[in-house]
Amino acid sequence: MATTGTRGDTRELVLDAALASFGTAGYDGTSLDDLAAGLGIRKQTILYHFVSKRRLLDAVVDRCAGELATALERVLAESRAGGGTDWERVEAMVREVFRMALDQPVLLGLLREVSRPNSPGALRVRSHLEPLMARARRWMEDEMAAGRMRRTDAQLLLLSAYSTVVGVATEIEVLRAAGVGPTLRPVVQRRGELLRFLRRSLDPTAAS
Amino acid sequence: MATTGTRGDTRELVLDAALASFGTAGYDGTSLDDLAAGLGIRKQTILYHFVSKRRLLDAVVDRCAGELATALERVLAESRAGGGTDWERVEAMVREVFRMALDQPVLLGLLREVSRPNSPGALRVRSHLEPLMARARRWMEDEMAAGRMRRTDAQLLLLSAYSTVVGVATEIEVLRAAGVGPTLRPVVQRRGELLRFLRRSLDPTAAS
DNA sequence: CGGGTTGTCTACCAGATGGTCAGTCCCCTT
DNA sequence: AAGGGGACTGACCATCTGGTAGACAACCCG
Repeated sequence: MATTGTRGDTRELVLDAALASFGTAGYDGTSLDDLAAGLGIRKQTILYHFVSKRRLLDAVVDRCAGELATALERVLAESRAGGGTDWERVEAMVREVFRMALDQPVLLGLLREVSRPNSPGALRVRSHLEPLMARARRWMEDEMAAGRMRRTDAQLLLLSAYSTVVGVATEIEVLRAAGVGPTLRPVVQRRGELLRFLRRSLDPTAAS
Repeated sequence: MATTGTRGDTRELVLDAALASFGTAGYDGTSLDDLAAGLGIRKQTILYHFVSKRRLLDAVVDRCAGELATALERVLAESRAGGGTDWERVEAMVREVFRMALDQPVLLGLLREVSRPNSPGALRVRSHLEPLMARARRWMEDEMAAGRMRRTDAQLLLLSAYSTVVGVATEIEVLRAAGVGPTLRPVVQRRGELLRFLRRSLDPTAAS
């Protein structure tokens, strides 16, 4: 039982620590012993909750993907209630993604780790992202057909946006490595670029 | 002695294999035994040439950085001989970097692996890139002072360009994961974006 | 009270990992 | 022919890895 004091479920604490470690040290660079030691528990406790290291990663990915989906769903609902245009809806969701990334930079670390081919969990994250992507693509194609959105390659556009977000992760790290303090200016700049790019591609009322 | 047939220096073969493995499986995900087995040699041979795994990574980074520096130097010399403008020189170097990245995608994998904070080799790659960056920055600032280049934040511009290149790595991987075949269209597109961005920032004769 | 469940622990294990040591083989020099 | 050094390897080793088995305590419920 040990400390027990923190009633906030060992499970969640392990997930938090695992997210941080996977995101910074990587999957292979994370040892269950170290992870447990950092939490003041024994490795066997982690395995009791998650069966195996691999499943721990899956659980971390699942939770993050769930948070993302929930947040996007909420933003979408709000935007619908507010009666925004298509473009405003897209913009709101982009802003939400960047907000999450800035609030929890570890998410970007995980995404980066897990988006590597041959990485365990790559399939997992893909299975989470694919429905989201497919849904967005269908929606975009409907809007295009209805003339409310400029015609373009939806698939390629989404992937471009996605890789921009992943790119932010590397950029933040590069900046820190270059000695530039943890400023969010380039991140905001990137977001601006992405939004302009999307607007040019999507908004039928935008110029050129 | 084993096969011996390939006289092309075991050292170089090890470096090749290590680059590929570090770039795809990561540093922690690479075992010296597997590396050696893939080459038909024993792990001790690797350690004989490189002393330790850590130093093997350093050697890989050194060689890649050397190749990059050499290639850029060559392009620069050619451009100077050809009497190109500043902007053409910048463009030629950007194209050279993308050419290298397309020729040897493993380079991007390594860069990605090594640009992670806390990664062994992060310092190494930084020590290689810093002089290059500093030199580019000084040159840009001189050109700006002389009015041959539009005034802008050289440091930030360089970092932005750098992270764009790293972003290409993630983008290629993401595309492959998404089932989109290994097409180079988005890469070319990104290069185009980067060049336009640089041109807007640097070329005093460009519009806007 | 008594039995079952849940969470955590101690003890242990087989395999892999990076690394050391003492050679062996071959070629080059003298 | 002698020998010295470079390249390579087999045998080992200490440590760490993810994972298993079993005990112990706390809790819940009848």
